Amino acid sequence: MTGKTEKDIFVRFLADRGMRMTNQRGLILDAFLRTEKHLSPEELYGLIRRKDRSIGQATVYRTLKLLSEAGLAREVDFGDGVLRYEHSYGHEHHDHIICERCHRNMEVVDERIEELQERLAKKYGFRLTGHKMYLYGICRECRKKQG
Amino acid sequence: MTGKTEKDIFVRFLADRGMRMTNQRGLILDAFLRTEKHLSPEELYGLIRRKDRSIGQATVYRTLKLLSEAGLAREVDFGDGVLRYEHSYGHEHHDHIICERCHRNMEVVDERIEELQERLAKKYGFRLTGHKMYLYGICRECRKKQG
DNA sequence: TTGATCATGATAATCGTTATCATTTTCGGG
DNA sequence: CCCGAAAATGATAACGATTATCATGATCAA
Repeated sequence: MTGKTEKDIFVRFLADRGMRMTNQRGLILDAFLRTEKHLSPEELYGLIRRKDRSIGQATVYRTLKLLSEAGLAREVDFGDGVLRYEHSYGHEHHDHIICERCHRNMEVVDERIEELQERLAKKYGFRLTGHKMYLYGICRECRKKQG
Repeated sequence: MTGKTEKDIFVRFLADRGMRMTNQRGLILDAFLRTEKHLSPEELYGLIRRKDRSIGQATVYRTLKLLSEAGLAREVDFGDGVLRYEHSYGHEHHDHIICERCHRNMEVVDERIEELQERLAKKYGFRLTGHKMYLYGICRECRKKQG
């Protein structure tokens, strides 16, 4: 048990910026960590609300942004106009494949693609800093159901 | 001069759905085609407004959606909360690389990546129907300027 | 020309997100 | 332990992009 917990990291991150760990931030972090899912601020707000009626949704938005800056969460944009967050600490980079019918989504990685992206960027004179890749398709289950 | 023009295609598309070609739709299509750029509805609205003060922005939004369904335009989502449209007819599929500093963007393709995406989807049981890939980086010019 | 249908423009409404701001909480000295 | 400065909170207003509504105007086929 010598590894830093997410909470440690967050506290440290906050302190470095002259900010404080609070009850609300703790609650939000816990709820976020407890849920292995891509969460929108709205969804997370709903979850936390069940435990603490008094929490404000602005605080959820604010804290998720902070978690993201602290490297504990990562913003995911499925392109439906809703921002989602996923765990980042201890979770490797990955992309997503999304079913257009049932919206099931999976995390995928392909080292060769990552490598080719790097080269592609270089070819156009860019130093690559990141990328977003979303694959859209129909999953096996939905294909079975019909068509 | 036997090839179908974009206008022909649009008229046909509209007719097939019991819709009509109108003055406004024509203006919007023309302005869209004249501009070789990723255009937001707002930008296109601005351009057209210079020629015809009376056009409504709702019409621009509506028409761009239609052009997109007709296969003449393609929606591009750079992830900044603004929808953009690019030419689709006679323009091959491509992805984008975007400079994080100056927002310059280029169209890129890599056949090997496309191929690997296909395989990756299959591996997870998906039939691939499409994808979005955005590479983010710093372009040569911006790197020269500083850092 | 004449309805019937479709399209338009103005505007209100929506939705996710962010800003504002008065109030409350936190925390390090005294 | 208490105080006051600084930071955080929650309620709510504001925002920007987009969509819905709806009365009015244009279009088309007979």
